[in-house]
Amino acid sequence: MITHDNAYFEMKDENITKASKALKAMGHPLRLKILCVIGEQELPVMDIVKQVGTTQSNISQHLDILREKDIITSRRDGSKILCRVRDKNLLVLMDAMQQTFCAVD
Amino acid sequence: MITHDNAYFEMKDENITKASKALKAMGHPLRLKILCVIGEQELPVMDIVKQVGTTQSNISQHLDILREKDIITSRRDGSKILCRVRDKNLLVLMDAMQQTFCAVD
DNA sequence: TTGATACATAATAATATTTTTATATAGTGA
DNA sequence: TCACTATATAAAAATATTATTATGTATCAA
Repeated sequence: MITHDNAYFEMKDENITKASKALKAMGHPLRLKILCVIGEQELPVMDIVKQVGTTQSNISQHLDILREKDIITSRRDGSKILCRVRDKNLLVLMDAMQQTFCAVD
Repeated sequence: MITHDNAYFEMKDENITKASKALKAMGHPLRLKILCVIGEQELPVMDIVKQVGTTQSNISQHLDILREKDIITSRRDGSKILCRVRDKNLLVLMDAMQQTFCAVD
């Protein structure tokens, strides 16, 4: 449940650090698009490449960044690497972003 | 109401751009801390400087960035400039972040 | 074992961000 | 006006990020 009754947001510096790293990782148009494309699925890298639309190398490097920051995980399945968003909470966050930035108003 | 029944997140490129800019703006530890410190309040720059803890110049430049990206607004009140978070939705987003990154589990 | 597909890595050049230091401007009260 | 407080701006150095190009490695199927 999301509640908020303080005037300010209490966050320990440690959490500020964690959160800002995650936001930074999501704060790049290609990486955000990657996350949107993956959503709740588990997708091979090449599918991501095709849907996002840049070079395979570029996607691979951005996936690395998302992995380093613990935003996504991946596992090998045969010749493919399947990627998915690590944390259900991040999907919630993305929902909130959709509400915020894709407002229908 | 937040709902999510697609496997992926549909976001127009235009919204991806907007959202990633906002995330990028929030994705710096000092700027995120600034936002947490402000919260729902309206705070003079010097209060922010004191609570965040870096130079006045540095804060001023980060505030500029937050203003440029439409994350905060500010108005003059006598000799002070009062800052606040522009959009209620952003506070919701910050709540979601708090849930995500400050999990009590 | 060869060739094809899927993905990763390295190096580098271009560009952007961040912090610092110094200085400028605006308001306020004496 | 003067000194003081609050805030902004400029310039430069340090550092980080990004895209590109080329190449490397793993898997698979024939």
